[in-house]
Amino acid sequence: MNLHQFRFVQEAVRRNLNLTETAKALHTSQPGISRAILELEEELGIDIFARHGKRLRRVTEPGQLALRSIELIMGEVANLRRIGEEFSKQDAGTLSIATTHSQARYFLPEPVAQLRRKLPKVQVVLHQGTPADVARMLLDDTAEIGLATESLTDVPGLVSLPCHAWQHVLVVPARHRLAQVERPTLEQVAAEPLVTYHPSFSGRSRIDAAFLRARLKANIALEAIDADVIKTYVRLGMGAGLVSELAVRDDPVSGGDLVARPVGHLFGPNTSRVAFKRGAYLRNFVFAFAALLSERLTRPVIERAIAEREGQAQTDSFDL
Amino acid sequence: MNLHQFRFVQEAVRRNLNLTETAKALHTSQPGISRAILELEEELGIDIFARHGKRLRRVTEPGQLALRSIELIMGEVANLRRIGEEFSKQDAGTLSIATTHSQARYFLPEPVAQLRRKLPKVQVVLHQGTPADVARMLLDDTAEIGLATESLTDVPGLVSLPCHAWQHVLVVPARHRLAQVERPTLEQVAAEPLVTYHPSFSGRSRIDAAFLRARLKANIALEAIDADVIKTYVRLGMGAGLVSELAVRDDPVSGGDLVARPVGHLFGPNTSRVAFKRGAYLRNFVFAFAALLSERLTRPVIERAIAEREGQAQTDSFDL
DNA sequence: TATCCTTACGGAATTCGTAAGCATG
DNA sequence: CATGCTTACGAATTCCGTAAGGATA
Repeated sequence: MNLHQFRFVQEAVRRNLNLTETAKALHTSQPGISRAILELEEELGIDIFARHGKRLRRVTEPGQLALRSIELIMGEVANLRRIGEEFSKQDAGTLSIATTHSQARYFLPEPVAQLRRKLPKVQVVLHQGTPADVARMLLDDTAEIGLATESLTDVPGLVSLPCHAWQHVLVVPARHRLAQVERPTLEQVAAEPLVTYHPSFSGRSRIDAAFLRARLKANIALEAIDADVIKTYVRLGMGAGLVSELAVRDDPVSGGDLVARPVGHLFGPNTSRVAFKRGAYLRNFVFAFAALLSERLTRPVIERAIAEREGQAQTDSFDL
Repeated sequence: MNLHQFRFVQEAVRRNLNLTETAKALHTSQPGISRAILELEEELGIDIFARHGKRLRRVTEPGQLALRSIELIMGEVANLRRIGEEFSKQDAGTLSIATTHSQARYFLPEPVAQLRRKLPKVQVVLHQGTPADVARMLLDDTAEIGLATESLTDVPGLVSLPCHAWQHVLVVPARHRLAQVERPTLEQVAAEPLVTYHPSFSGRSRIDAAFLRARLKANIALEAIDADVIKTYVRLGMGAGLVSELAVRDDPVSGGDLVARPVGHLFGPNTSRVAFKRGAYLRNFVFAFAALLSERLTRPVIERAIAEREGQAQTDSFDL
C-alpha cells in the first residue's frame, strides 16, 4: 500500500475511470497506473472498480468506502505539505485562489495588492472558472481559498463564509431612455432587451427569480460571464446591461458613454462567499489574506468553521 | 513522502524518540529508520525532531502539527485495511478486544461465545492490560474495541459508551463474623483488613472515595488486579474481599467456603464502558459483538458516537 | 477497427541492511 | 566507554517504461 496507488485511484475516478487519461494527467505510463491499482485491490482484497472485460465500468460498493478513506488520506497529505511550507518558508509560499472572473477582475485586485505589500514573499496564483470549478479546485487541493457569489454553500466537503454584499446595477448608454430614470421598476427593465451574466454566475439566479416572482418574462439578448463583455455590448446598443455594482465602481461612466443605476431594490442583495476545504490546514498568509477580504474573516472565525463537521452551525452568525 | 516514513515517525514518538528501539519494534534496521525520517524532514523542509548533537531530544513545534496529520493518515490507512477485510472475507476476520482481567474473565466469556456461535469465522483475540493500556491499544489500532470499568471516558481520541452496571460485593469466609451480616455498614467493612483491586482497576476509586467521604481509614491488606487472586487470599483468612459482583456470579460460595454480600449501598453503582477509536471504521462483526455486550449498543448509537467531534454530546443519553 | 486495459520483460533507480564513524552522557 | 544517531557502500529488490496481447464497442 502506498501513496501513489491512492493518487492513481483518486485520479482515475476523477477521469471517469479512464486509465489512459489518468496516466496522461499524472505524466506516467498507463500500464503503471493499471498495475498499481491492481496491486492495491489485491492487497486490500477487494475490487475497487467493477470491470467489464478489460474496461473499468464503475466504482464498487467497497470501492466507495475505500475512496472515502483515500480522499481523507490524500487531503491530509496535502495538509502535511502545507505545514512544511508554512514553517520552512516563513510567510512565503504560493497562495492559490480559485475564483470567478467578476471577483478576479473587480474585487480581488485590491486585497491581492495589499497582501503583496504586506507579505512580499507570497506568490499569488489565480485560477479562474465557474463556481462549480471553484468548488472542485478546492476539493482537489488545486486551490486553498475560493471566492464566488453563488453555490459555494451546500457543497459537501467545503465550508463557506460570507465575504461581502453587493447589488446589481443597470447599465445603459447615456442617451438611452432609461438613463434618466433614477429608480427603474421591474416592468421597465423587463421591457428592454437585456445583456447579463451566464446562469451560473454573479447572482444571475437572483435576476431570474425576481422576474419569475413578478410573472414577467425577461428578454435576455445576450449572456456573458464577465461584465467587461457585457458593457461592450451595451455600448453597441444591444440592450440594457445588468452587472454587479463592483463592475462600475471605478468607471461608472467610463468616458461618459454609460450610465449606471443601482437596482438592488429589484433583485435584492447578493453575497460573495469565501470557501475552504473542510479540515484544511491553512498557512498564516491565508488567514492574512482572508482578513483583507473582509474584516469579519478573522482567524478564529475561519478556524471554527473549518473544524466543524458536515452540518454547518453558527457559520453565518453575522450578516452583511 | 511515503507511508513507511509516517510509521517510523509515529513509532519513534511512541518509543520516546529512541530510534534503536523503534527499529527493533518494527523489525528493521536502525539506519533505515534514521534515513527515512531524515528524508521526510528534508522533503517537508522542517525538523520534526529537535536534535542535540546526534540524539533526538524532543518534537519540534512544526513536528507536533505534522504528527497530528501523520496520526490521522495512519488511522485512516488502518480503516482502509479493515474495509478490505470486511468485504473480502464476509463476516470473517479478527476481532481484537482490549480489556482488563475482570471483564475478560467474568463478563466477556458469554458474549464472546455467542459471537463465535453466530459468526464462526470471526477469530477473537483478547489483549489484557490496565485501563490505560486499553486506551493505548485502541489509539494505536492494536485493538478495535475496548472494555473497562474506569477511565475510558475523557481519553482524547476515544469515544466510550456505557455497557453494563454492577456493584461491589463483600466476600468473606463462611465462618467469618461478617458472614452473618446481611447488609454490612461502612464502619463494619472499615474494621476489617481488606483485600481488593489495584487502584486503577474495577471501581477501586469508588471504594477509596466512599471511605474518604466517611472519613474512615481503610485497612488495605492486599491489592491485586483480579478477583481470583483476591478470593484466594480471602480463603487464606487475610481479610475481607471487595470484588465485582460479576466475580461471584457463578460460584457465590464455590464449595460453600465463601459468602458474598452485595455492598452497592456503600460504594455506589459502577459502570463498565465500551470504547472505540474516534473516526474508526468498524466491520459488521464489531457491531454484532457490541450488540451482544448490551442490547443498547446498537449500530446507529455507536456510529453516531464515533462520528462525533471531540466534545461528546448525547453519548450518555441512556442510563443503566 | 479503434479504444483501452492487462501482461511480459528488461534496464534503471531505489531500497535496505551491514559496517564504520562520531557525538553524547 | 556505552549508547545512539548518521554516513558509506554494495547487493537485492522494486519500480517503471516500452512493447505486445486481448477484449470491448
